[in-house]
Amino acid sequence: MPGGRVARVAIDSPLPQLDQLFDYAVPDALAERAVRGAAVRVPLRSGGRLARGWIVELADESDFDGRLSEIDEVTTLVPVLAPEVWALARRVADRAAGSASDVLRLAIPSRYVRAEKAWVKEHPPGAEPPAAPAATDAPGEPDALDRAVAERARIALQALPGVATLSAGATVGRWAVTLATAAAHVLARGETTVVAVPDHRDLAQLEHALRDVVPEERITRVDAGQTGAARYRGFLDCLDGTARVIIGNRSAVYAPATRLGLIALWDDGDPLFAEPLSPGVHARDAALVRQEQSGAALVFAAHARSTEVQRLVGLGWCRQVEPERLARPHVVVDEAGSDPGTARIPSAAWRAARDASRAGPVLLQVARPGYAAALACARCGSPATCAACGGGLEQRGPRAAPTCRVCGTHANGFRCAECEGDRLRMVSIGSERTAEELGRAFPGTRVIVSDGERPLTEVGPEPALVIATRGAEPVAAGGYRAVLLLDGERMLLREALRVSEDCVRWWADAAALAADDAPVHLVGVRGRIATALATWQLARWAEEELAARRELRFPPAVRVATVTARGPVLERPVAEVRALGEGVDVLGPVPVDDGLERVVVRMDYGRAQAVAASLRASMIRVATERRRPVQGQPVRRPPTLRVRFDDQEAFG
DNA sequence: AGCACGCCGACT
DNA sequence: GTCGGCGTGCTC
Repeated sequence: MPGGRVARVAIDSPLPQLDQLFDYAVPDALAERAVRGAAVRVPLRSGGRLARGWIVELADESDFDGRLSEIDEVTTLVPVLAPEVWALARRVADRAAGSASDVLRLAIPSRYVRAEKAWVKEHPPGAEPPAAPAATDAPGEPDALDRAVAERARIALQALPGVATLSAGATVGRWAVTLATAAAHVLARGETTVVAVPDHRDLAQLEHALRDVVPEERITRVDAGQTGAARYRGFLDCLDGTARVIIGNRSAVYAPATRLGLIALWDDGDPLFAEPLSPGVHARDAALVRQEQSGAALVFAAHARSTEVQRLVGLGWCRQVEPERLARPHVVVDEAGSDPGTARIPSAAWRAARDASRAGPVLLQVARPGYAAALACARCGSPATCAACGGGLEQRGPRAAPTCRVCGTHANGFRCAECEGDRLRMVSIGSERTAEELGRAFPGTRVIVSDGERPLTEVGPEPALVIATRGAEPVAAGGYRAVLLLDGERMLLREALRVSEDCVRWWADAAALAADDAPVHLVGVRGRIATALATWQLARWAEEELAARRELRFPPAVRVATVTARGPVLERPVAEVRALGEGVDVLGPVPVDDGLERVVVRMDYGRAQAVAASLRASMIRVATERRRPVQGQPVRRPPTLRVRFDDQEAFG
């Protein structure tokens, strides 16, 4: 009988009280297939009810006093939960006061039986693992980055701005070539690389760049952008080492890579790396844990340094690496004109755009999609509101009548509630309106719009005005001949802790799309933030930003956790967290919707483990203790305690 | 979550 | 005497 007779099973359930290993007896009939890592179905609390789970380990005996139930069924032909992925999920969940099985849901894609059967046929058990393949092209002499990766360092990489043209003719950001080359060097040592990028457009660039230096069959995508079967197949390829360069979105950091040599994140400041699903672990944090557990190298590559990575640099936890060839975009800081109606684009920028648009594509970055998302009284400037419901008015197209954003009522015959003025002015100009304006000003030049809803990945080298909302800028063949960063002032107005950090990232990423020597105009923004971009001192800027947050005890200078529940339920968990003493403080509670209240717990990093453990214990207690009926209401709603660590929205 | 167990009020 | 109400507690 191979292995032991007891299987320790992690149950697939979000309930905190079930987030532990349960022992089951392995019946003789399943002994061969009940291997460590297999997915199983097991009875949970008396017959009939079956839960999904994974065998985490096999043992000869159990510590459990009662009688063990038997595993009902083994549902996979191959072990899908690698031991190191389990260790990662456990640790990452503990750090966030969450369930390991919630993390495993990101790590293990849903099963496709046909894909699995086909895969097993091609990879019979016991077969030799695939030999380390050679790189397509010699990856070239190792540079500073490759040497640091070979030393298994943790690296904050200042990416080289600009674009590169690949052998197949495609244009990608230079960052993609840098990371692809690093992966090729890791591959040449017979090791695996995992690269996580924010979105599918970045993924396309990276995949293109990789194909120049790595055999195609070694590149494996693990993102959700493909069919479920293809995704599952890619996942299986990771498990047995067929995959050597694994690329994907934020979940790729959980891919079951064998012989992991490098884990890399491109542009870690992008909010898409923040996992919305519970327990909401940021891919950067998961990557850090994985680095620690695996001993692989870790690279955070970006143009704009995030405050989180800068904190790690400050601690000496990450080493800074700069490109051997130093380059920076030519950023010009333009004052916006004084007349807000006509001088949205100041004359210097206007001239630059006009001249450049004769030679090739020009990028104009704007804050918003659509036409005019907000209107104001032309006389007194107060926001225009709907006479019927008081909602804000918008204009959806050049000829469209103003309508209410809330109720859709057409606001014919507008009359200002403040001053009785009857004329409207656009205050929030979107990409469509900008396109219209510029189309008139540059007759005969093609105008292309790329926004969040319909983002373009690439535009050609032909003259064109490319109007893109921030974050949706296409890559231009050969690079943009000029880049105009409009609406900066408006972007900075947003009320959030990370606005300026986000703005610097949006601007830097757009500026990095310019051709070498092409001008980048930052319009209407002055002060330190403009200087930081113009001098491309983005790490120093992050350091200053971090220092300001340290002063205020804001993240990432400290860790934060939001705790949400009905007021009375909140009391004891908060008291217990407060009792942890020094280095932990609690803000609030403040009422949020639905009769719930929320506190923000702030803690020094050294206390985070204790806080997470305390909050986790509270979650279990609240979930299992007797549910008290709500006073006056017969409704029996289970009391809940929601805990979220490192919530990006904790400080607005 | 779900479901069994258990300890008090009206039924054949 | 028991049937079943829902409050309580556990899940290998």
